Amino acid sequence: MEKVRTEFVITVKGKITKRPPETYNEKYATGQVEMYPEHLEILSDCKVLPFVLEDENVSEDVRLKYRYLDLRREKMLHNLQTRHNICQAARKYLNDLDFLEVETPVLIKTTPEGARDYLVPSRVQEGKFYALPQSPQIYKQLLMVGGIERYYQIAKCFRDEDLRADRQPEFTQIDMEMSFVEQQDVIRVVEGLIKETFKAAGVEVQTPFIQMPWQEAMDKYGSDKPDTRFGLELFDIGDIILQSEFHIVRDTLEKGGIVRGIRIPGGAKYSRKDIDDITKLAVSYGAKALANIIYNEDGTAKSPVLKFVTEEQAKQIKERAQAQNGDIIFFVADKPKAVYDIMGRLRLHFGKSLNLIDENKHNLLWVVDFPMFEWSDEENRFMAMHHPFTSPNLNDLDKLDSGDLGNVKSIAYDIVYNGTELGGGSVRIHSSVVQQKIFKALGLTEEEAQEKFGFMVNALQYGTPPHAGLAIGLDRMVALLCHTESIRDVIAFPKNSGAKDLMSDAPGEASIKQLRELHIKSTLQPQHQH
RNA sequence: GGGAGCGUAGCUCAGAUUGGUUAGAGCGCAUGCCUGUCACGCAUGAGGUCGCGAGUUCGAUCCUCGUCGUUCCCGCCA
Repeated sequence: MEKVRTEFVITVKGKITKRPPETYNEKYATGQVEMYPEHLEILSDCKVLPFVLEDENVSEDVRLKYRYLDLRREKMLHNLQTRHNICQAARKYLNDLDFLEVETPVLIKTTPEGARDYLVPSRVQEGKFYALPQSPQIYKQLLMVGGIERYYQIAKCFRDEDLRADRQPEFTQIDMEMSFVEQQDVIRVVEGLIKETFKAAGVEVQTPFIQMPWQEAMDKYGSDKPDTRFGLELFDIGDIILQSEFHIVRDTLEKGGIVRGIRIPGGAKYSRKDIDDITKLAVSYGAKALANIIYNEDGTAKSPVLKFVTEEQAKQIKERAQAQNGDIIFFVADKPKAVYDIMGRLRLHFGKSLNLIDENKHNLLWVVDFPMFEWSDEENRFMAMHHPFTSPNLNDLDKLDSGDLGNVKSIAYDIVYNGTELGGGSVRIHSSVVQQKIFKALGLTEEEAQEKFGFMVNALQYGTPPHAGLAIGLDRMVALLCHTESIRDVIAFPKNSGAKDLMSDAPGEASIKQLRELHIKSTLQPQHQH
């Protein structure tokens, strides 16, 4: 008996008896009984643990190295249990709606567009490579062509990009697709799915959810995943500035820029240093400058900007901002994308730092009417905002033909939960002609499109039902519902931020023999090779 | 690719005003005592390349540079 230590695995036989009432321990379910052991057997002993399991405050690299011990903690078990409950609820809900769970391949062909692919060298096909899927996108659409009608899969996806607390190189999506449906059909089904999965995690939500056009989300919140748990909505003062002598901002506006402001209640009390710090923050978000107007308690306005705007215009701005005496407003003028980004982040900063976020809220909303394309300065071309198989809004087909790509809307929709994108989807292109147009708009020649996506375009020519779908980021959803910042806390064996598995030490070296079989030769300098 | 933080005992951390001779605490661990205790208590004890390398200095856990590890963020993530 005295040999038994922490985390030993034992069997004990004996009589269980009621304890004297004064010795009850209410902390444990078994606190009113005890056993007098008659026979004890040690099935496994246990070395001294590298950390105390009850210690909440162990650094993550230690936890990850001994993940099998970390998983013994109550919280980790709870997280995995919640994940299981959510998956089971999703399966039940979708099964009941006659969705078919189908597995799609993990060794597929590399595709341009999107994230960097994980590559797998082929031994049999010399010099060729598979890619791991970034999502089952193409295959689920081919299932629709194949007449499956309703598909889902809890699918592993792989993207070889840098990691974050909410991004792992391999992650899981609840992926689904339906034939003969439109956007509102998918939205209705997914709202039910969200309701059921949230319920499985103990959160009740009301359907339907608000549907907010992308433009409204950007205008009010500076984000395509607005956190509506707090106000501080942005406002437009472009028309007022245009009447003023504020030439720098007017020039920006006349070149297609925009100006947006945010009102901070009670901000008139900010010191010069406070405002400097906020300005620095805005600059770190990419702002060239951050203007402010203080509305004093006595009703006067104070701002360097007053050199350029009249008293009347300052008053108009105050009205537009719905500012009270004692408030401060900040505003930024730049290209739309920059302004949205800066102001959106600033809004989140204030929401957090001013404690405006009610953590008990569960705000779910749809963002709809996304732009189809997004200009990439880096690639010097338009890129698909969602993905290349997203259907453009049929009213915008003429813009597609005339090359007015910046104004083409797509039939895409994102589901947003408390300022986090939970998932997204779209109505897909079911016409090979439209699909070709999109490839062309994305800068792919007909030959390239044929080489990369030929099988897809071909398939679309054989009687493709209209179809639409969506995928939910399972890890992110579970993490939010488990109230944890990092999706690593809801994945049994995650990678660290360097994409390494600290437990197994993957990725590891490959032997010369393995490389030779795969027809692979490293480009690393010899001293870096194994 | 870039920025920021951290790295001291098995774990979590402290370590001065400007660098000084013997680097501490709690938990854990070991041994003993106690035994209605149950996150027991008491006593004693073991446990340190202060991440690594170089530099500055009479002297570096402390300062400088580099490097490695780790976390967060930006870029990137259709």
